[in-house]
Parts: sequence; structure tokens; C-alpha cells
Amino acid sequence: MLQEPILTGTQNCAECPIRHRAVCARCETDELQRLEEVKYYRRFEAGQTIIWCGDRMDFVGSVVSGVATLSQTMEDGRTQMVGLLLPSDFVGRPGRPVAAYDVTATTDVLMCCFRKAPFEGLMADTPHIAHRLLEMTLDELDAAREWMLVLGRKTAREKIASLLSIIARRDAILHQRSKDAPVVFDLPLTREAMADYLGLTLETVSRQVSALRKDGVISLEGKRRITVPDLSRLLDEAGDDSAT
Amino acid sequence: MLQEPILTGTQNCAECPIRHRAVCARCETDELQRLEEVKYYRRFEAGQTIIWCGDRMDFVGSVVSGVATLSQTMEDGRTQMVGLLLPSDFVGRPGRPVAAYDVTATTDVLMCCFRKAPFEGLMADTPHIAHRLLEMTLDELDAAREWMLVLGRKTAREKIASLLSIIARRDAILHQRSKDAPVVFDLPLTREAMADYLGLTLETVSRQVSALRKDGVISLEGKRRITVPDLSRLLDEAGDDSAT
DNA sequence: CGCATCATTGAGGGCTCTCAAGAACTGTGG
DNA sequence: CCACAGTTCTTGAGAGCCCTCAATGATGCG
Repeated sequence: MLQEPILTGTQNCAECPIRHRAVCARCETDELQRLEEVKYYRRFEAGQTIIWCGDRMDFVGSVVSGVATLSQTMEDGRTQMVGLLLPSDFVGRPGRPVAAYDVTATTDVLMCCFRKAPFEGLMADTPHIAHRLLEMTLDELDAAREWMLVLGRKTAREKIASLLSIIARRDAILHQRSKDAPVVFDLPLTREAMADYLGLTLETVSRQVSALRKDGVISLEGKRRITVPDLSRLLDEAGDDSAT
Repeated sequence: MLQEPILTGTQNCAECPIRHRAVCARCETDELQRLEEVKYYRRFEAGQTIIWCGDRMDFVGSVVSGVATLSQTMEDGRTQMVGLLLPSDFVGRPGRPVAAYDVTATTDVLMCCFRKAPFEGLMADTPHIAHRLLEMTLDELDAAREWMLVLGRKTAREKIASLLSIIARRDAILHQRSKDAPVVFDLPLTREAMADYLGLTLETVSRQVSALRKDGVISLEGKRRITVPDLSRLLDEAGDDSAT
């Protein structure tokens, strides 16, 4: 799905694609070296569960490539996605021994893992890691709160448009397209995963995607490839005050 | 609503009721002294807006007493509460010049404010503040994610039960009651505020509260005072896996 | 080609919202 | 102490949005 460098064994941090956005972004070379001593890579296939809620966590880490999801499940099977993990996002909570959520790979995922105990020691020693983690956590908190508005107050159509807007915006930044060019991207999520993210059923997701297509807000190539001819139109549909 | 100490002018941190839970919890006496130099108190009446979304923020701070809410509003007036601020909770984001949410006092509120620029300087110097803030932010992120499940997947009845559970649990901890004694507390929120928190209308909130009363899960004295005869019953209604 | 997975579409029902009226509580002034 | 407005809350009736159940269609892989 997403391009992924072929990595075998240990990789040099200096050449890491997420070097300047991950939890290690602010580290000096000596700090990086200490991180490198406690790090290792793990690879997961699309669909595979990375961590089960309640499992002992002996590592924390960063998503290097691919997309993973954070989700919660009730006894009767209702599930709600509570986070989308993109490259550079952090997994795990320092100081907590047990995972609070299920983590699942939705595409092939490469993770850079740090052994937990030494990582916690590093956090205490080197302010750069702790500061960066605080910054990232504050960003995630903002994203979670943004999402609470989507879940609590938006219609199914607005929910779909909101999700597509987020992915489209990320894509626009990543590829630095011109403002007026149509945005094209692949959905990294199945209809079911979209439903779990949006608090809908997969049938409703399917219906609303079809409706947006019929209304010309988006067009589809196959099931996953989406073209947005007019991004501001999509933002309107999402109900966000895009201004202008 | 909540008892509130009568404070005039500056107060000594050593006697502060939230001394050991707020952002300053880990500070040594010399760090506290530096904090005290940049702090001041502000008082807000119930119903008053503390901060408008988009306002310049020249301070951050802690709720000392009372209850405040964090909320987002769409252009057409739909609003979603995204956080409940209780005593010791932190307000504002270091490094951000502008408020991202509306902050409203739902009861009389006393806030301990720190001038933003010097506070940010202190954060860079003293690891205790940054560490505590990270810990608090991670807790808030967990709470936000917990709430996403409520908003996305729970029924109206379960939503009400979930909200009451949260308040009841906090009250049980605060008052250290025996396990089996009935829990009694005052709702710090109007029906409308509850609706904004739960992603419902106030009519639905009212109906479901009545239904829980008719079914004996709770009983009411006036509109606000609630008795929970059997907490585990309430937790069941909330749909959480309370286990035993 | 057949199977499995993922997605689409339809029909009907239920939960929550909208609109509306009235009741209960609060504070003010006579 | 009571009258009266203003706010908050409750309750009802009907509509609409989304869910549930079900069948069909597309896509990919052995």
C-alpha cells in the first residue's frame, strides 16, 4: 500500500525516514547513540495484531512506515477506533506496564521498538526525548478532541467527509501539490475500519461514500483509490469552518 | 456547589489544596518559589466564560476549586464538550499562543494562573514540571479515548450511566466511603451540559435520566442530587466490563 | 473456476431528534 | 408571604437518520 524501504536488521538512525518527526526528533548524536543501543525493528503484516489490550508491554516504539490503528472493544463486540497511527507516531506509554488498547496493522507496518526499561531511564536523563514526547502527546490530545466533535455531533455524511479531509490534507502536505490540483489518494482503511473509526456501521459508510460520489464531491477508481476534484467542497461537506 | 476556601490575594503553595496533584506536584521548594513569582489567582462565577476559542492566551494554569468545561462549537451552533476540568486539572498549552477551545465555568471556579512566557521558561529549566505535565497529558489522552468509545458506540442510556459512573467514582474516591454504602452526589452539570458532553439532546438526557430513575438504578432529590443505591448496577448499565 | 473477502444496495424497524407544551425550581419585588 | 417572571427540566407526538437483516456484486487468490 504505502511504499516501504526494504530494511534488514538494524538501521542507522541518521538515515531514518522519520528521524525529524518521531520521538527522537530533538535528540543530539550522543543521545541517538544511546537510543540505538536499546532499539530493534519489528515488521507486521497487514491485518496482523501488533498488541492486544491487556498484554504486558516490554517495549515502546515508533511507526516507521505503514498505518496502524488503536481501538477499544466492548464485551458484546462493539469496537471504536481511538487513534490512527501514521509514520512517526508513538506507540506505548512510558510508566505503564500493560497495553490499554488493541493495536492493529492495517497495512504492512515497520516499527522501531525501544526496550521499555532503558527507554524510561533515557527519558529521565535526556530532556529532549521527554519534551518531544510531551509535544506529540499534546498534538494527539488535540486530535482526539477534534475527533470527539466528529463522533458526537456530526452526521454520517459529515463524518465520512471529515475522515476523507484528514487523509486528503495529510496527502496534500506529503506530496506538496499545487493548491488547485485534484487530490488523489488510496484509502488505508477498509469500510469496516472506517466504520469503527466513525462510530457507524459499514453499510452506512458504504452508502455515504456512494452518495458523495453521486454528488460529485469525490470519484472512485476501484474501491480504494479516491479523487477529490475540489478540496474546499469536501471541507464544506465536513462541516468544518474552512473559511473562504 | 462545591465547597471553596475563601482566598484573597496570593496564597501560599504549601497550603494549596491541589498541591500534590496539579502540574506543580513534583516541584521542590526552590522550584515552587519560582512558580510563585509568576502566579496569580483568578475567580470566575458559575456560567461565566473563562476563555474564548481563538483568544490570545497569556497564561496557563490549574483549576483550584470548582468545575469547568472545554468545548468546541460548529458554525451552526452544534457544540461538543471535549473535556471536564476538575480541581488540579491543567488549562492551556505551553507553546501555543491561542486558545483552541472554549473554557466555561459550570460552578464558581478558582484558577491558579501562571504567566505564560515565564512558565515556559521554567518548563525548559525544571524537568519536574515538564514530567508532571507529560503524565497529566497522557492521563487526559486516555480519558479522551475512553470518551470516544462512549460517543461513538454507546446508546443514550449507556451514555448517561457512563457519565454518572465517572462522577460517582470520583465522589467515592474523594469521600472514601465504604464499598457498599450508597453513593450520593450533586451533578455539577445542567441537562444541557450533560447533552453537550454526551453528544445527545437535552430532551434525550432528561428522558434517560427519568428511565434510570424508574428502573431503580438511581434516585433523585430535586433535579441535581443523585443517589446510587448499587454502584455495580450502574456500572453494568454503562456497559463497561466492571468484572464482578 | 470456485472460494473467500470486501463492498454495494434494498427494505424495514428502532433509537434519537425535532417541535411543542407544560411543570418545577429560583430569584426578585411587592 | 405570595405573585411573577425567567430559567431549567420533563414529557409527549411525530419524523428522520441510521441500524439491522439480507441478498447481490466485485475483486483477488489458489
